[in-house]
Amino acid sequence: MAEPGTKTPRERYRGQVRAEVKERAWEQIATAGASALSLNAIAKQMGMSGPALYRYFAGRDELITELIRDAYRSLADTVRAAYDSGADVAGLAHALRAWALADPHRYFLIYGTPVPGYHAPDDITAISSEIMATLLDAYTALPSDRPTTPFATHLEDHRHWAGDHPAPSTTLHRALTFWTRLHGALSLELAGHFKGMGFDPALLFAAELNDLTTNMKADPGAA
Amino acid sequence: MAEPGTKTPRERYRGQVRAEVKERAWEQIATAGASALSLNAIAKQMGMSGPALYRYFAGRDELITELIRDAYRSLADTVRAAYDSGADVAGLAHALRAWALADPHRYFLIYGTPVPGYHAPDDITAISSEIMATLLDAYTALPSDRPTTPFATHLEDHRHWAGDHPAPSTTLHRALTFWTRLHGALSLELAGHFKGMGFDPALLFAAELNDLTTNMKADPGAA
DNA sequence: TCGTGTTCGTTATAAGTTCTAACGCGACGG
DNA sequence: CCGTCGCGTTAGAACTTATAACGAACACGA
Repeated sequence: MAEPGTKTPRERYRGQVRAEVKERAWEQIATAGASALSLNAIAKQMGMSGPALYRYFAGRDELITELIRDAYRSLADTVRAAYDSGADVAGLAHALRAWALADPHRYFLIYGTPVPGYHAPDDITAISSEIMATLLDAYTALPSDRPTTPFATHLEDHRHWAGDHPAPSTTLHRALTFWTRLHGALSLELAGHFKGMGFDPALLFAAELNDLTTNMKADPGAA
Repeated sequence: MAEPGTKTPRERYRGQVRAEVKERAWEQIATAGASALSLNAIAKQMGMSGPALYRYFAGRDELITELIRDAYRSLADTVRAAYDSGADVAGLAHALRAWALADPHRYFLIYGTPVPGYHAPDDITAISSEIMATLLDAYTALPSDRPTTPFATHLEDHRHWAGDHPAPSTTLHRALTFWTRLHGALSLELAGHFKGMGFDPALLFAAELNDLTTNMKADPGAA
């Protein structure tokens, strides 16, 4: 029985093949999209024929799930690394955008059109919580004079997704808003919906980010 | 030669079949997603076998393009109808959300993960402009005391996508922000990313909408 | 009323896909 | 050194999109 650290030659080989399969899969996704991912084509590319890959992945779904997991992991690590090296909320936003622009398909694998039957395993939702936790950490360091909101009071009763993070519910609201707004600007940019409109998507992103990090007061005159 | 109004029996029949095919396609998309759309299955469902559908659609791509066009048309009409019946910006937002919730797959067909090779025909981008024009109309009726933004001045030089709409560039910015923020909240909700978090997505949407319609002043203390 | 020609639906076929099953070779490990 | 486990193969089933060729039904003009 091998210790957890060392692996048997077979395990090493298996790991290498799995890694190469995933690498080819990413290339294929980058050029043809996730829906056109073909196990057959990957096998041929690697010099082996068809069903050999089923020794390494139970099927197309498992491969894609693995890719999604890797994508989440990569995003969580990127965000965390930015935070650990001293980045503030804005720094996190720029890290997110850079990560997304580096490989749009990887972003859409996480935040794109959901597959009807598919349900993410628990460990993937756990990674998602990691990202949220980092965001809450960053927002905790950012002082705010924003007034509390009805939604924030609603979150008071529904904050279990934040784990045991001590951030006040207004911070929860801000983090959630960070997520939805930047995803909105980013996903439309990556999907090409701004193509032909002429303006610079980076400036739109920057404008949204500015709203997210600038302290504002609600106009008392408004209802 | 038939006048433009009346159609030959063959054209009527052709139109009926095309319509039924699209109807079945929508059902199939609603249950299995757009990627699982099968011409063969639709044909069988309609009592005819396989390649018969190629008399009506050049292929899978043309059918999907047609569905995308219909989806855009439906959204543009919905938004326009809301505006014409006196809805303000908030009314438009609620119409948008209701439309999206009524058939999430239809929403994702427009705003979901882009197909790598696919480029939308010009008439589809024209419908997109229609939606934007309606939004600009609604925002024009909404008075604003918001300060101008760097992005708004940038839009000053890139406003050709607004056609000849007389709205000031700050309004262009507000309309664009309406789009990206509501899309952000809506798409994450529809994709199920809020599942298990417990809070009510409608309240998050309402909070974003409130920010989009409430007059605010930037805190002078911020850089 | 009777051709004529367009259009439609069929079957057959090609080239793909995922995935299972059965078989043999080779290497790893006791 | 030898058994067993793992890997890769080919064969095949059940799908898919899409094209080709054939026959029948229908609309339309003479």
